Amino acid sequence: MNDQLELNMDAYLPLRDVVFNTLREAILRGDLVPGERLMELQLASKLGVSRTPIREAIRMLEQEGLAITIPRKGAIVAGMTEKDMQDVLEIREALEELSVQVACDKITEEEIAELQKNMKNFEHSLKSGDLKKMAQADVEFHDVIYRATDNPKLISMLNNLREQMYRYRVEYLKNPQNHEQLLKEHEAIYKGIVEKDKDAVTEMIRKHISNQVAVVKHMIREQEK
Amino acid sequence: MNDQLELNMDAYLPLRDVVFNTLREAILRGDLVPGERLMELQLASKLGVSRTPIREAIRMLEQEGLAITIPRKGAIVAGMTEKDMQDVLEIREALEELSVQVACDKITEEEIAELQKNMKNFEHSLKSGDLKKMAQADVEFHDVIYRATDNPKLISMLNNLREQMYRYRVEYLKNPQNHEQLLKEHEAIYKGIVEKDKDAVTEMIRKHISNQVAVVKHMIREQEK
DNA sequence: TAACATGACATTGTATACAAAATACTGTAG
DNA sequence: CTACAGTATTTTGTATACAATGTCATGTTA
Repeated sequence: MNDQLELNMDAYLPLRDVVFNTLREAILRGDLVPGERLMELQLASKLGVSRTPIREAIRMLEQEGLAITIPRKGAIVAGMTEKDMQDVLEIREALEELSVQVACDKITEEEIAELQKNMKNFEHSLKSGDLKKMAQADVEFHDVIYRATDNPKLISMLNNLREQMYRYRVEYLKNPQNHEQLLKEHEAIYKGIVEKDKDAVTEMIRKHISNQVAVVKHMIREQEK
Repeated sequence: MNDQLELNMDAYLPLRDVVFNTLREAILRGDLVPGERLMELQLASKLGVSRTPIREAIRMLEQEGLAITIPRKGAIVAGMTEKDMQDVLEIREALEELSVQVACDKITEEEIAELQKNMKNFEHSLKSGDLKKMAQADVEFHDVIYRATDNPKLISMLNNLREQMYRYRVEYLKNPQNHEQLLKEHEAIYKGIVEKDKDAVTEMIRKHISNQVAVVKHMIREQEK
């Protein structure tokens, strides 16, 4: 645990929420690695709070699938097997397809403009070589599509599914060979949405997702060793 | 709160889990109605435990979407607006379609036999007139399909989505006019899966879900008054 | 009467204390 | 050396205590 865990206290939030966000981000960033134990007392002293908010945060992480607790033994950071990843991607594909289809119907002019802006922004970020920036720009591109669905439940599920593989996904961007392909796909998705061509855009998003599968799978296979 | 809340202590489970299950079922059964406050001290004394497990259970309910908590004000049972229901059904349709498609590929002979058995069982339950039995039999029919996907994450998401509308869904069964239609749909889904005809079965499940929409919407509209 | 202070009470937030279980350690018997 | 019993330690589970906040009723003033 090399963690630089530290609480962001600026908000007037219950500690459980602050702890939850802190641990959540630490897990997604990889500061807390799969299998690592989440010990209440340890976390409590490290974060300078009591066990109570820690425990409540763990319950929340548990429901999000980021932690697994075994009664009377404690919680560990959830890891993903290759099978888990396959399962998640299967679901994600279905929901991403749904989201672009709904987006075709509901997207507004402003959102289309934003989508274009974020697409360009992603293109720039690729040139910058800054991985965090790329990942962020990619997220923002897809976020516009999510938001266009006007379905908060769907949005939160897609965000959750995306987060589940966030740890691995960054790797995908590390390889510049993927960049051109990625950009083309974004452009095709954008074009499809503008033209409201559901079939085309569905097909594109399907490719877009499944292109990531092989890479992520490979990484997990490595990790499982 | 007319509740007959009572803990089922037989299992060697942490109290938080027992409380969670108890509250969850009470909400799904409608013993705890949308908007009703979940007060820690009150629940604690009613269930004969301390506030700690209650609080942790509430955190879990929150993540499941069954409760909403406002910091420093407390938690209430989540209700569903018509829009919420539309949103859930939109997602559910996509995932139900996915599940039958995957099931077509992966279902085993044993599961097909079970599916048939549960279909028959559902038919019998309709004749019995026992609503609980019908709902249960219906759930069991669809469960076989879910399980056949061999995707635990998908299964739990579908179960969650189904639960979200469980309160309203029973109403659908109350009207005998719907029974014949329902049975036909089950038969068609069964047939489609046996024949591994993805297109047909996708279309059927789509109808099966959307047939429920109008009724549920109507109920919610009533409730919102 | 309406708006607002004030104080009692209720409820949530957080920390701590104690109990119960799991784990690690130690030493002994075979 | 291994297997195992027994004990100490760690860790989780649960209850409780106290603090902070929110709510509601009462009464006062304009």
